[in-house]
Amino acid sequence: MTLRVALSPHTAADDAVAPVRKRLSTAERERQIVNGAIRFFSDRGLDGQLRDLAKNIGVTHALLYHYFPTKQALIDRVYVEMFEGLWKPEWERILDDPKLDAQSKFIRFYCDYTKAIFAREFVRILIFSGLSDHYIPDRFFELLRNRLFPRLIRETRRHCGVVSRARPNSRELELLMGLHGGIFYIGLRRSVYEQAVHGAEASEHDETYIADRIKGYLMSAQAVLYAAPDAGCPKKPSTQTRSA
Amino acid sequence: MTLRVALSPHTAADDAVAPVRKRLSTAERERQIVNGAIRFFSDRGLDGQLRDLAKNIGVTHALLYHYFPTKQALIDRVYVEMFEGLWKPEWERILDDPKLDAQSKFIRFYCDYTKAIFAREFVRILIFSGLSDHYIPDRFFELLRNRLFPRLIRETRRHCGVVSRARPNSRELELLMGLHGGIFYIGLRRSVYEQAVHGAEASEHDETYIADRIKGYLMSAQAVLYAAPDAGCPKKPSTQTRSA
DNA sequence: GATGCTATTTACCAATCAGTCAACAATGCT
DNA sequence: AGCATTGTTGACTGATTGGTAAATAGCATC
Repeated sequence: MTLRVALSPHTAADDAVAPVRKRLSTAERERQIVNGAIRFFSDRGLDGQLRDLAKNIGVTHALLYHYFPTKQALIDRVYVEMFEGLWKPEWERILDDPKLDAQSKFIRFYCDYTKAIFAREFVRILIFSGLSDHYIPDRFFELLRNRLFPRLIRETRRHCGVVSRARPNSRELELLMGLHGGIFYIGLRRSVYEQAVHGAEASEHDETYIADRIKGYLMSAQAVLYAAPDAGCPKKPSTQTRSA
Repeated sequence: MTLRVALSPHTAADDAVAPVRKRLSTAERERQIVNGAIRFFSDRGLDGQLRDLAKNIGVTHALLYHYFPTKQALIDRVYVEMFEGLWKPEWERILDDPKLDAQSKFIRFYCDYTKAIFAREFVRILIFSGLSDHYIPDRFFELLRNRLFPRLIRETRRHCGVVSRARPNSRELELLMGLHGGIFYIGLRRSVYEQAVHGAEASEHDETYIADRIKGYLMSAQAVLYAAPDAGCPKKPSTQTRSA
C-alpha cells in the first residue's frame, strides 16, 4: 500500500511498523508476552493461535516458545496472573467492620468489587475457562464460597434481625445468589454479549444500579426468607430448606 | 472391551458399534446431523472439529458436506434451529392476563421460561455465540427488549401502584435486569460453570428460588424506584433517570 | 434381479496449527 | 574493538484442519 523506498539492502519487505529487532530483558519481554496473552486470549478465546498472539505483540511465534515451553504453559500463566491480586483483603475488612450497617457494607463492597471483577479480560476469561476446563470458575467460586458468601449471609441476617450462627441454608444462599448473579449480569452483558448497558458504556452509573439492587435485596430479605413459610410456585409449595 | 466374535468374513476390525453402512432418508439424516451438531457445538464450542462431530454422529465428516456446503452453513442452521419454537406466545398471554396479579404473572412466566431457557445446549450456545460473533445474544435480547421487558416493567409499575405509560427508564430497567440476570445466573452456574446449584442437579427446586427472587423484587420495587430520590452510593448520589 | 439413483465413504488437497532448531544479531563485558 | 552471551528469527516438521471428488453400496422401482 504505502510507497516504500528500499533504504536498507537486506530487505524491502513491507512489514507493518519498522521490522527492527528490539532486544528486551527477559523480564520485560516476559511481562509483555503475558500481558499480550491476557488481552489476546480474553479476546479470541483459549483456542487462539499463537502466531496471531505473536503478531499482536510484534514478535515471532517461535519466541513465545523461548519463554514458555508449551501453549498450555502460557495459558496456565495467564490463569495464575488472572488470580493474583484479584481478591483484596480490604473487602473482608469492609464486611467485618462493626461500625457499618449491612447496607453500607454491601454497597461499598460491591461497588469496589465490580470495579475489579468487571474488567473485560477477567469476565471473558472466566467464561472461556468455564466453557472448557473449569479452572477459573472452580477457584473463583471457592474463593467466594469461603470468604464472601458467609459474610454476606451473616450481614443479611443481622439486617433482618435474625440471630443465628447456623450454616447458611439453600434458600438464603440462593436469594443471595440472585443478588450476586444479578450484579454479575452487568459484566456479562457488557463483556460477553457486548450489549450497551443502560447508562453508559463504562461503569459510570453502575453504582446507582448496584445500590438499587442491594437495597431491594436487603429490604425484602426479611419477608422472603424469615417470615412464615408461604406458597412458592403454582406446583410444589412447601420444601422449606433442608440444608444437607 | 466387550468380547466380539468375528461373524462376517469381510472384517474383524474392532470398530465401535457395527460399521454397517446405514442409508437414511435425506430428511432423517439431516435431522440427525443437526441434532448432533447442536449437542456437539454446545459442548465443544463453535471451533469444534467437523471430524469429531461426524464421529459422534457415526458418519464420516465428508457426509456433512453432502448436507451442508460449509461449516458455517451448519452453524447457521444450528443458530436458526436454536431459535425457532423458543419463544412461546403463551408467555405473553400470561403476562397480559388481566385476571392475574403481578406476582403470579412473574412467577408463572419465569418458572416456565427457565424450563425452556435453561436447556444446557441453549445456555452454552448463547454464551459461545456471545463470545465470538454476537448472533444469538443480539437476536435474543431484541426479543426480550421487545416482547418481555416492557411487559414486566408495566406489571412492576402496576404492582407498585404507579400509573404511567412512559417508556421504562434506566433505573426501572436495571432493577429488572437485576432480577432477570439473577435468575439467568442459575443457568449460567449450571451449564457453564458446572457448579452444583443448591437444591438439586436438575431444576427441581428452581421454582422455589425463582419465586423468592421475584417476591423480593416486587416487594422492594416501590421503595427502591418510586420513592423520593435517595443517596445511591458513597459518591454520586443523584442522577435520577434521564431516559434518552 | 438388473437398473438407476443417490446416500455414504475412501482418498486426497491446500492451508494452518503447535512445536523444533540452527542461524543470526543486539547488548554487555573486557 | 573483539568476544561471549543470549534474545530473536527464519525455515522447517508432523499432525490436523476445512473442503473436494471419485469410488462404493444401500434402497426403490420395474
